[in-house]
Amino acid sequence: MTYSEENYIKVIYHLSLVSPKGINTNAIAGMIESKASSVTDMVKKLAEKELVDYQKYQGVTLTQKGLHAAKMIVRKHRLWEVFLVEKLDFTWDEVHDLAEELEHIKSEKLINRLDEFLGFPKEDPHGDPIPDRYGQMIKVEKQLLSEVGLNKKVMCLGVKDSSPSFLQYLDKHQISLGSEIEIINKEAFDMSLTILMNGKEILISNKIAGNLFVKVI
Amino acid sequence: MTYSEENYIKVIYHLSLVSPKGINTNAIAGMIESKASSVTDMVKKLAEKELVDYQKYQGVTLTQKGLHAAKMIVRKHRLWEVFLVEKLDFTWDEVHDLAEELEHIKSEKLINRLDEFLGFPKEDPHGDPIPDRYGQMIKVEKQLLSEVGLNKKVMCLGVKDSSPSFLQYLDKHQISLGSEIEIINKEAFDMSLTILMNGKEILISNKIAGNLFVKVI
DNA sequence: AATAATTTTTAGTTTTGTCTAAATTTATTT
DNA sequence: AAATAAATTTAGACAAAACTAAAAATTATT
Repeated sequence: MTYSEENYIKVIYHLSLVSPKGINTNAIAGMIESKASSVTDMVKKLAEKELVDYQKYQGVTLTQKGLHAAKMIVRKHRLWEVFLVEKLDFTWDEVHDLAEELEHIKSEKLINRLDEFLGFPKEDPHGDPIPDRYGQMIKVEKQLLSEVGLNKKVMCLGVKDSSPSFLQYLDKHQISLGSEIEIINKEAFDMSLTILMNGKEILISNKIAGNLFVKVI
Repeated sequence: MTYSEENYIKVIYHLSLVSPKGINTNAIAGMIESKASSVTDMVKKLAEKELVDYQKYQGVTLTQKGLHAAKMIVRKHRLWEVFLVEKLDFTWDEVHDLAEELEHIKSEKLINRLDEFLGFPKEDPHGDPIPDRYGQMIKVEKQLLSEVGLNKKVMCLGVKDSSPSFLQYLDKHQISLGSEIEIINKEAFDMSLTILMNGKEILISNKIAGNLFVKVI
């Protein structure tokens, strides 16, 4: 698989998680930052390699082979992210672009050794699950903070939007994976929340709460 | 710089160390495993980017800019090799091809953090010097074991040929960087050596001795 | 010094992945 | 159901990096 093919497979995989139907050309083009015509070309090639099923005008779905390939790329991406954060002291907003490059390094042995070196982590720094060498991963029942009821205690599990500005916002307010939060007020007007964290009350907007995955504890 | 441009710059650098004159097209083609015509094309592009000086039919030399770029690639290559051997338990004959890929990851910050994480190593697993972030490296006065006189005690510093088969030979005979060796006989007929290492006598051929860098201690 | 051999360059193709613009199919609206 | 809008595909072109084959320049040999 070429660098470019890997990127397409990965994008199709991520889109599949959100909508399990055939993934349409424009959605892929949007994610890859290319044009629909380029996507059509590439999708044909991937179909010939039996990585995707493709019917003209009907979008694509990953084959078993394509799904496994995608998971292995995601595995590499997330393990490298753990390495960068845990061993090289990068912050969680810095690692995505670097991992985009590192995920294309071709060596199963390397990635399995890295996995072992990191102690077989189950999640990356953003709280997303890391597939094991067979593609299996742990699925945590998580919900968005904005959907949790009043007076519930929750633990922070991950982020939905992992843009640097959002991650930096979280860092500034000392919200990280594992943080325990209690919802003590919901403002009906704008759905902003007052939360209690480490004994301190913080006001957060509905937009923030809608990007933070938590589980009730 | 593209992946391919980086490979050319690196090869020109390595050839420059052996012959400090203009590097000829065929020599580059041999190292890159491409054809002379391809080299001419690429060399023109590198000259436009002012990474090399190039006169038709006269070969190329690196500019200051090109030299620095080359050293940064070598720096990355060798630091990744140290990482693979020290942290991920690869053997020294396995790491070259992986490092060939990793050396193209584009991030100064990453490589400087890796350098720090590894404790600012001065040499890679084959005994070759690692340039620092400014391109400076330590030059050790080393000679080939085949050139050392009788009854001298030497320390193993590195290898000339780092092909897997040679490195595996060394592993099998437990010769590694830092090994102390005494030359106790030289056979005039075939120039084979009898050496003393860890109290044991081993017979090694002239070819092996001609690939092993040592310093007299 | 002329010829032969070698090296290097040029010219023209190929492959991969992209693009624009036009054509076609599917979806939506009136 | 016809017309319009949107999405998708096709056709043709381009840039990067490689190739083959032929031409040109350099080096070696007689």
